[in-house]
Amino acid sequence: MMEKQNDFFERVYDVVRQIPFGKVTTYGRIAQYLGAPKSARTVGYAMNAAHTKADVPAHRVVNRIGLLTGKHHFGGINTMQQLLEAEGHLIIKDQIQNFNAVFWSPNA
DNA sequence: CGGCTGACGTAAC
DNA sequence: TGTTACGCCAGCC
Repeated sequence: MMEKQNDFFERVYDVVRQIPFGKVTTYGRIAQYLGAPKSARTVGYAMNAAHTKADVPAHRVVNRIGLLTGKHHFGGINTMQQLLEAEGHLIIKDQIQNFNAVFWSPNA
C-alpha cells in the first residue's frame, strides 16, 4: 500500500496542492506528514522548484511561525504577500496575522 | 569526486 | 530566555 511515491518533491507537491483556498501550512508540517520531521529544509527546497508549477501554491506554505521566509523567491518581494492577502489573509511585516486560524494541516 | 548552501525545525547549552 | 549546533535532501561550484 502506498509504496514510496516517486520523489520526495512529488510528495511535497501533492500535499501543497491539497491546501484549500484561504488556508496555509508550514514546511515542517509537510515534512512531518511525509514521515521526515527533520527534512523541513528539503521541503523548502522542493518549494523552490515547485514555484515553477502553477499547480503548486507555494505561497500558501510558510515557516512554523507564519513568516513569509520565501517571499524573495517569488519574482517580486511583495508577490507572496499579495497572493496571500488576495486570499483574505492579513500580513504585517511578512508575518501572517491570526496564523493559527488560517493554519491548515494535511489530512494525516 | 568533495564540499558548501539553502523557502526549516528541534534539541541542547 | 537567547544563542548555537545538527539533521535532512538536492542542486551547484
